[in-house]
Amino acid sequence: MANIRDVAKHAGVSIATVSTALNGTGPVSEKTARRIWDAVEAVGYAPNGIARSLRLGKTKLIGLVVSEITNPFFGALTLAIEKAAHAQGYAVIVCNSNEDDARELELLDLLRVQRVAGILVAPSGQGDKYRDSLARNAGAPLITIDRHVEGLKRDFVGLDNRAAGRMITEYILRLGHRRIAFIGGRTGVSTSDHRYEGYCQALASAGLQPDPALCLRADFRSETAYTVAQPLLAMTDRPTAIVAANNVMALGALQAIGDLGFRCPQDISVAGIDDFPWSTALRPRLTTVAQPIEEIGRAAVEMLLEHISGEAAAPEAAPEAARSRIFLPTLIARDSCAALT
Amino acid sequence: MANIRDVAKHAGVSIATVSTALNGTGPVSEKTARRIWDAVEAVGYAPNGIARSLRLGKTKLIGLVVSEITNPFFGALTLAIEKAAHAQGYAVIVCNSNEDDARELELLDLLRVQRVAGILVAPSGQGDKYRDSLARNAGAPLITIDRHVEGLKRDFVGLDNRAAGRMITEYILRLGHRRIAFIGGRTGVSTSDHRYEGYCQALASAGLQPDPALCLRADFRSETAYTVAQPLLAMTDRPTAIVAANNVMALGALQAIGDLGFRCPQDISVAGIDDFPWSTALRPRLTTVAQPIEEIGRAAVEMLLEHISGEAAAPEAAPEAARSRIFLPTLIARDSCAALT
DNA sequence: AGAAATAATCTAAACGTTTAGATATCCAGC
DNA sequence: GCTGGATATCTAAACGTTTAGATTATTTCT
Repeated sequence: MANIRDVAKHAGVSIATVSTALNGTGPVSEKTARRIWDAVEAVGYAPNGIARSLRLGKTKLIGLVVSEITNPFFGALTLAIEKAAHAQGYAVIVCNSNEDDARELELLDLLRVQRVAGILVAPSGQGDKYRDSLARNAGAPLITIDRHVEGLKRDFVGLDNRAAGRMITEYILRLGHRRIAFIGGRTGVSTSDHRYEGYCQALASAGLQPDPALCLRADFRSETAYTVAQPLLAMTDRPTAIVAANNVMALGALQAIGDLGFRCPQDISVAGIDDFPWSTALRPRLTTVAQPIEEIGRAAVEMLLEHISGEAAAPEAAPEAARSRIFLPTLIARDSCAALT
Repeated sequence: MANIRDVAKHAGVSIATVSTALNGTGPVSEKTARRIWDAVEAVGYAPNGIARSLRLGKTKLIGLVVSEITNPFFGALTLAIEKAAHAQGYAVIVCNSNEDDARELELLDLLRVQRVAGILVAPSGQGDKYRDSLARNAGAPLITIDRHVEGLKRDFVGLDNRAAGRMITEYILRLGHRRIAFIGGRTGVSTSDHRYEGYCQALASAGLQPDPALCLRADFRSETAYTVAQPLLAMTDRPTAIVAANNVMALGALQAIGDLGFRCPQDISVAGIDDFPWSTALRPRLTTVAQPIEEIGRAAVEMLLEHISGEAAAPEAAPEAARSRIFLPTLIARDSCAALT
């Protein structure tokens, strides 16, 4: 593949001149410039980003680690991030940790070797050891998205998950429900924990206690939610509504309801958190609280680029300066929750 | 960030020795090796992939261009590809062309600048000009996935889409339907065109002609399918079944059916192509033909790596040697298609 | 003990850029 | 015809690796 030397030779100038001409980083006479561009065309030159990165000491790559890219939420988030990054001339290396913290740390190593300019990660681990590994990851600025890890001094962009849990639960309470089940994700993951807290807060405001028998845990996946929902539905005093801590778990619950011969929302109401892109196509149309995914993605990239360009203080320098950008969810009432008559 | 020189200094050896020790590419005495590894630990060294790539003249990056990453099919495909690539030590740069061919060519340029080792692309353009731009993309081996572009001498991995269209249509015919509508994607895109051909073949085998009034075009998106399905359902001699050329368009059709007060499958049957990860959670459970996505992703990476390692002939050298790996779909009969009584 | 063979380590160049600083070219003003 | 100041171009070093080939240390054999 042609390099800058070939262009220089073809145009009869030095490589320095080619570089300045192509990057517009200094004065080049009209006619040499033209000769150079012609030469570029003639030899089929495309600059070598690798060499440039080495010389400049920085790449135009952003690493993104999500826990489950087939989840529509992460799909949409990936899209938003990719879009925002490209607008700034950055490409995105997408990695899937599959909810596995060891795998995630491996991926971070990989990104470190690639010398990405910055890293966006939806963390899937927990515990002190894990937090330290995350914090130790030097080299590139790293900010967490979607899931907040307690005590980690890094910037964070995500949703107010307590508000999300509260909003959806309050809505269901307003419909007259009192026995409301909760299907959470993995304990220790902020999205799940905070949504659960919100659920409890809403119950408390209504003078209710969460019933442990109605508070279940799955692992964010549809199949698991399906499995845990079945005994729930087999109870004699089964709940009249189910809140699922994410979108695909709501689908799992919905499936269990159908398979056990119940109807939603007539027999039991279901609500999820995180909207689906095509949620209006489902029957019943799922009632959820939606995240402003596009904005979250944009904000994450924006924040990361501030660190990359050095505008923001490095968190290891000023640990207390770690910032958060928390977005508010919006309730979307559709058909899957009915008023209790 | 620490470099190989720091390690060498710390261990009291030359950088050449560090390199050979770390890569195991030559003999290093037991005790220097230990000193070197200790030094790596001490200075916190991670090799600079950029410098290595420059020296070696090749990267460990694969570029992936999909047309719509939020489509669950592409989400799952991305996952499979990412998995297979990581297993071989490659990272994946994911790009979203948004069904826009100009954007796609830009992205290919970007990947070219990054000097990716190879490129997988689900092409979204058509026409001679487009095909030539794709073919001209030199530098890295490129193979097309999912969508085949006619006349392009590149390897291809994807589904037998004619078989898919045929299978699903034959199934519906077997259920007794005769007025079967087809909602396609963009004309000129092989997945849509071939599925349509399969639909026609199945009709022909049953002695039927495709009715132009029942053959509609959308653009692979749910909303558009919803829009075009509405007039279809308003017809007095409306079809008794709808085949959608992909999964999300099937959902769009389903939504239109619901919104117009019909029931699926009692009033009208619907079938899609491409399965959903959580399709069993939908009501009615969608009847589809499914692709072996995992295998397709694996095969694509495998094929690409053969080109990268030089085992496979470069298509520009032996244009006639362009290979195809075509997978067969499997019919999954669920609840969204009912027998016509 | 000395030569020969082997094992371990080193020096230096190369990959393709960018850029600081040197040099050459041009023109205006005297 | 010079000087001085732009303006345009060039030379050479640097980024952090890998690796061919040279050199040195160690062992083995006679």
